[in-house]
Amino acid sequence: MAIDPLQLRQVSVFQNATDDDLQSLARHAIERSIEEGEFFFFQGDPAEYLYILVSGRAKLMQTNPAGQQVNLRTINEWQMFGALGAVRENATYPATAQALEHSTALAIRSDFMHEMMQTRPDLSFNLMKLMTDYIQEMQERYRELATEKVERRIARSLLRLTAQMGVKTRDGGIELTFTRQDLAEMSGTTLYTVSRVLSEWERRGLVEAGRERVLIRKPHGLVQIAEESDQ
Amino acid sequence: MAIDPLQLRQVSVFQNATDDDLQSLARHAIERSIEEGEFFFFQGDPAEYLYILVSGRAKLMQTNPAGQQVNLRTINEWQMFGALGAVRENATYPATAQALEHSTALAIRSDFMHEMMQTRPDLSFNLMKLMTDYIQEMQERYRELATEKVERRIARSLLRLTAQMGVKTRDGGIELTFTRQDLAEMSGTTLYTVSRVLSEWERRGLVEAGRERVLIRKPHGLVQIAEESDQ
DNA sequence: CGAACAATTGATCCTCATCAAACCTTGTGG
DNA sequence: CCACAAGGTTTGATGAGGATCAATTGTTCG
Repeated sequence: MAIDPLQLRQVSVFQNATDDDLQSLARHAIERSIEEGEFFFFQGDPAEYLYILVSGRAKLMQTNPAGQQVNLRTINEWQMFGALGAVRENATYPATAQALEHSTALAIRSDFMHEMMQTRPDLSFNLMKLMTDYIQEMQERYRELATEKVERRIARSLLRLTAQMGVKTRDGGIELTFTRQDLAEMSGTTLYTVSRVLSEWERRGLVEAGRERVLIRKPHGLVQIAEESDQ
Repeated sequence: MAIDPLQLRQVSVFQNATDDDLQSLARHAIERSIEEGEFFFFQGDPAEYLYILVSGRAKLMQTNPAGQQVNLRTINEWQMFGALGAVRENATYPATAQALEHSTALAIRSDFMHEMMQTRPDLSFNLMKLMTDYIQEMQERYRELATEKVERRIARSLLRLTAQMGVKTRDGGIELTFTRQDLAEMSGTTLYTVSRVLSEWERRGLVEAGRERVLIRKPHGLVQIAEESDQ
């Protein structure tokens, strides 16, 4: 049932933690299992816990007053999310975390983590590395959204997903699992446009598209679209 | 010429540093003065130094292969920038820092800061707070860019600028200094569209527009535009 | 005064969002 | 095992929102 504490070393923030620390963390963790479509937390909730996804898949998203959504990132196994509460007092989550499939996560009290970091500089540095990575990704995506055309943005989203969660099939393709709507929210467009673009790519033999599924046949072709000069 | 070390306490990251630490930092800092339009560093340069702006004003921006730019943030006095080198080894700056007017900054070696943080958890926490703030702002702006119309984005950019660097005039207006191009790069649009929107707002009495200058007459009107439901 | 640069404004065009309708795919229950 | 419901996907038609281009008009400064 409970998790082997040493498994926690797979979490990048804990990669160089002591066994003792891992065990202490595990003792303080609460296991939460939720179904597809349910939520770990909502934008605006007090950030009392940080989470580590143990199994399943989730997404972080933001909603505007009108209810439109954007996907900020997808969360895979052994990734940490909702960690900003460990940094600032009385913080609220700036985004909503929703399970994409049946998922279970460990919840650790933010103040516990906060205390632990006080005396373990490595922990802080690892968390900062995570943050700087994320900042860089967001800056890039922001620039893309501001300056690049849709087709290219979709190509980039697919490539990012490939790196994060692509599964190689035995015939050399790369399989990804998500809906057109998901991909649209990642690329800042609509599901209609995503559908059209994927159809066009399928015609060109770059990908195969199915229900909640895209199989990438020629990654290089996507790279070309993502990179090619604006002509 | 050189700066009083205790002035460094105005930098949020150093707010609870000891006097000794501030003096040590000041001793290791190099002062760099540059003219309007020149650069502290370029995207892709090795991130060997972090900077603290002592006087003037600068902007952080990203450029895509085609040369189009987006403004990530503007930097005011006593703000730190280019700090990610203190977190990760062999990092390169993910953005370019350009002076908007004659500016001087203190440059501190990234590895010196890195070492200092090892034994001063407060420093790390303060830096992490800065990072989480910035992450939240970028997430918001990303969502805006993805879901909101131009006029509203421009309104929000103006409001953000107001908070960051607005100067109250004696007759109750708020004065901001930048070109249409700057504002366009902040809002993810073109200088033409910015010009049109400002003209329209001027007609409605919300702002007065001049060369490299906008005077906000009715901040509340801008808030309304920024907030009003999508109808 | 003239050059350089910032801003305005009109005309045009193109990319995408939006709306509507039909089509697939998957899972469920009779 | 089939029928049907639900949700995902496709595709066409249409139009709006801005980008782009071009020409002109300020403004500032040497």
